[in-house]
Amino acid sequence: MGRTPCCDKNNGLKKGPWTTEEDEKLIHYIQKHGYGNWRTLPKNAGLQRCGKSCRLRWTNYLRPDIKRGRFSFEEEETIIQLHSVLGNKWSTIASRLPGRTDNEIKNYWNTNIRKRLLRMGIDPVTHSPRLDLLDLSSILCSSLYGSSSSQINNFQTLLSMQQQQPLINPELLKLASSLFTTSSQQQQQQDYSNNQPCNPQIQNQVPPSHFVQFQDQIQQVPSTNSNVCTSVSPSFPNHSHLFETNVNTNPSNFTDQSCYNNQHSVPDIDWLENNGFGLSTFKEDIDYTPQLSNYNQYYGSDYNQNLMTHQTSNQILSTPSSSPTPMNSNSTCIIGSNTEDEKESYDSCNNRMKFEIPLHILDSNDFM
DNA sequence: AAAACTACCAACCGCGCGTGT
DNA sequence: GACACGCGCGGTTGGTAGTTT
Repeated sequence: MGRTPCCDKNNGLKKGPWTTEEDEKLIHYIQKHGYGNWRTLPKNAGLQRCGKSCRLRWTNYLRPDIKRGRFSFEEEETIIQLHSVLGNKWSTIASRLPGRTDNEIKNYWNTNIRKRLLRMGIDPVTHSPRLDLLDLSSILCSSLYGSSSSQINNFQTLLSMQQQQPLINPELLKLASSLFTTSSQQQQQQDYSNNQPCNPQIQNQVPPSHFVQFQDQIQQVPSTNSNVCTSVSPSFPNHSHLFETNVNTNPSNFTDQSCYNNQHSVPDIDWLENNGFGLSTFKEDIDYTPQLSNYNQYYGSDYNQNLMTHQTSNQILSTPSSSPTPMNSNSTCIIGSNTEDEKESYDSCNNRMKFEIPLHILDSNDFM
């Protein structure tokens, strides 16, 4: 037996855009009686609408606390960060943005942010670079099935060329370099992956607990290929190119699996907050500070200017350049020569990876 | 000026979950 | 446990406004 429809399609109920009169009726009724029991509400309010339509109209448009107008810089930033963790959990994202509805955020994502990411060559679902835009197939194969010396040499040549004259999106190159990890690291990662949800999208939504745990593992594994070390944080493999990750938290704090949302296998923000890991705390402990270079691509130079003005603001989530902390080596990448320099400080390591974004790879639309 | 195209967003639809019986 | 119901969520559609050709 199927579900009974919320509203009979043949009983003359009105559909389509709401009129001012209908809006007024709905507002007046809710102000007087409150909302609840949406099924009977339209009849009581004298509306020829189904309850579902009334609820939607109220929650998405008529509610007094609805915020109208363009999304602010902070709001957009929050949406991107939350989406990278939660995926299409629009209602959850909306709950973190006062005055914004899930529908509004969803629309904004689909019409603005998503397209911008696509233009940048970033998969808006996984937040990872779209490798189909770059011929890295051989690199990927070698990373997965073992690298031949010639392949390594070719890749090193590519890196060398890139340093002299940037040819491709440095973030894509960074990802490629990260895939050039040693087999032992691959094995470690494989072992780790076996404990992850099967859904690759869900894998991108693993809470930081796994990240911290794996950090501990990987620190113990010396790279046999000294030219290239991994920069991909295992638990956020597809986000590390967007957010430098400073981990200062106690790993044990995140090992409780109850931090997952049972329904969706994503981090449960309520759980995090109830256990002292609200997003604000999150920001303090784990700094998902997007790399400036990435946001250069997101928003152009104005964005960086914007970042500077937000450095001191007290926001729920991290602002891209708000972290004065040097980047942690665990999430950064060393690409350089075979010299003792490889052992130099994290800062030097970071500097090597901080390519200036060549203007020719930026879409002018990214500045819009 | 008009047609074609694009962007935006309100609204609809189907499904799944929680709850009560 | 099975079923009915109410509700909310996420994906999609369709209308409209703006822009380009």
